[in-house]
Amino acid sequence: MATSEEVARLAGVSRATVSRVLNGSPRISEEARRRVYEAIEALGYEPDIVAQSLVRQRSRTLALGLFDESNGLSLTQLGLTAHYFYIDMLRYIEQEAMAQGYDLLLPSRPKGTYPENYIRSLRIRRVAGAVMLAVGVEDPRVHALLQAGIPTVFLDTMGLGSSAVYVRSDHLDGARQVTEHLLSLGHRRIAFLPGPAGNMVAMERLLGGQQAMAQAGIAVDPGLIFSSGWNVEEAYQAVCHLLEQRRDWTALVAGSDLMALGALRALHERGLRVPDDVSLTGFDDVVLSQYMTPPLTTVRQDRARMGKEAVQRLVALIEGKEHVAPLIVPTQLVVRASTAPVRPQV
Amino acid sequence: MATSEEVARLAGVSRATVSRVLNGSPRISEEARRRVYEAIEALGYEPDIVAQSLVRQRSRTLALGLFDESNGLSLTQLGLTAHYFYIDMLRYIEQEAMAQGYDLLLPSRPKGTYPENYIRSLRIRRVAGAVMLAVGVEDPRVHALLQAGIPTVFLDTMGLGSSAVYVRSDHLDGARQVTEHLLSLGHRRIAFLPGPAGNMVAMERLLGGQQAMAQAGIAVDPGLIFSSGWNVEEAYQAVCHLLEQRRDWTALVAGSDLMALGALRALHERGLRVPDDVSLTGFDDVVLSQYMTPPLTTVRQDRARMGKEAVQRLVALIEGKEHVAPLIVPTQLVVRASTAPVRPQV
DNA sequence: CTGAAAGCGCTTACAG
DNA sequence: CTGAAAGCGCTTACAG
Repeated sequence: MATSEEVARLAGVSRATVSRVLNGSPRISEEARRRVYEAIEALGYEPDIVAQSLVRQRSRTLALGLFDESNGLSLTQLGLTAHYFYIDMLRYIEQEAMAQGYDLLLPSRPKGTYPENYIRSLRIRRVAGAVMLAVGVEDPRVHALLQAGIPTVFLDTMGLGSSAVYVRSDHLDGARQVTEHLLSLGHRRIAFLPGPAGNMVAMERLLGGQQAMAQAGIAVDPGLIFSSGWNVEEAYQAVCHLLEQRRDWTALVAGSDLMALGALRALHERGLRVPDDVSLTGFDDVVLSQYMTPPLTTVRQDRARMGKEAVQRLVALIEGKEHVAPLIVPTQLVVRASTAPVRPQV
Repeated sequence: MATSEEVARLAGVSRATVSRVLNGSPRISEEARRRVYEAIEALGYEPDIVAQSLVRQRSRTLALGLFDESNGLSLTQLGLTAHYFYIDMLRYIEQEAMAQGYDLLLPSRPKGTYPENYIRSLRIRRVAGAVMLAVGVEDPRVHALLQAGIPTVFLDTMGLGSSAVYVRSDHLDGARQVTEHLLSLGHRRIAFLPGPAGNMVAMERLLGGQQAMAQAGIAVDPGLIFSSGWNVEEAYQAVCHLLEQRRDWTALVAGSDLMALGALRALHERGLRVPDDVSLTGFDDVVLSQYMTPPLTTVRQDRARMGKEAVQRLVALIEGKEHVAPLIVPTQLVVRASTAPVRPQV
């Protein structure tokens, strides 16, 4: 690997000049610029990123913090069905990071006491900022990041501070839309499986459903609200449980597409047909939802916009911009074949 | 952030001594060691990783190269159904990388001519090595990495050199197992949908099936071999196509679980029931396969072992070990409900 | 066993 | 406009 020293020598200038040319310094003679570029070309030179990071006191690297650390490593959780939605968002984060010239880093897990060491691990790597995806508000990193003043963008989590913003979907409105859709099909006795109890996102998705029901003058039956983890398995079991207790409902609003998949299996096992006997809806619009049998009616989250805007906001924070505003991204109902008009009472 | 300078001052020693203590140098007095550790503790010191990387001429970072660059960025492809299998393997790669104290890096995409710039981008970041997952042999990075002598481990791709090894599944044997299973159920007219034409892995999976058939004294009908991309959609279409032409087969061996999902949909649309009318098998054993309707008979790849051994081998290469051997990991048949004895001829 | 010094490859005031 | 020098925070021969 050539160094700036060699480039300077070949171009007949100093290392300072080479550096200035590369960093777009204003006062450089055309002659010098030309010679430097020729030398760079001839030597195939590219500045050492590590050396740059050291002297600039900051790398062009964004730390990726995915999911709750308490539940294990980042990528580890990517494989959990509970997180399928985020797999797809990562691509947009990567895309925009690349566009802005930032590397993405999964820092080796720090040992020892948690929040302090996490911050320190980012500091000693000189990361420019952090993208936190689907970490719970109670995750110790949230507070630590806000406190440390490390530029951070939170996805879904509502972290906010002088150096942090969030980007999230309008979960409530999405839930309202899908519930209104069911109401318009004549469903009145609707069961809800919004997600984990106490989880903010699950709560909003439930609330949206309740609002739609209220607007139609219908009260949600508390006995038809079940909570479970975000994954297939727990949703499956929750629906099995529900089915053992009651069958007097005609539609089920699941908190995610993968939960709907679990529900689908439970319904299927009991000989209930979707949408003939029960209408079923999901949330997220993961790729798979159109390959379920039947294809799933769901709510699309605009991952592309979320990922892109998240990185753009993070870069703004890194560059010291003020008043970087959080963003709520609209959601959209996607009607497929898992919902149908309620059957006339027999 | 405290520096080694401050630690040295507080401990009353030189920076050299601080460094030696931290790097486990043999000849250090107990007294010095103790004082240094006290100072480290008091200041919450941890060495600057960037500075270390610069002076050591190598970072503790592994570059992650996922999938074919020609088709876009890395994480971008993670969301493609064709790659669902790898999502799960990443976790084991991460796990072992962390265990060995390495960060994982997704380098910002280099612009310009391809193979040279890719190598350069790794060099200027001083990455210690590279994990290449599911890149095609024709991917320009493969040859460039081998040539450049950067420690590399290839997953699936059979890259091999003085500084590179590979780890892959025994695809052939897996395909043989699953085909033998179908044969033992009485199936004789078996259709194969192994994957993309010309793809090495797809070829092995087909070959395994053919071998099993041959051993049973049955020739594979060339008209029952169809190729398609690894994703749900293309598999779906290939099977639609197949169904339009012929229905004289009783089992379908798909090249992956997601392809089986596409097949399932095609079969379902034509009113064919699995496994009553057609037995169907997949490959990979992704999480979802047990949630398909019916749960899928498939071949399990040992991702845990693959990911772990891959990183261990890479670290061995980085540390200059010689004779690091490639690894073929055994595969295993997993029987679920999508296969059944062939129905007596009507 | 330990310190002073050099050096990793850059950038950036400071002069001129 | 441009160069010499200092410095980013470490590590590692070289002496002693």
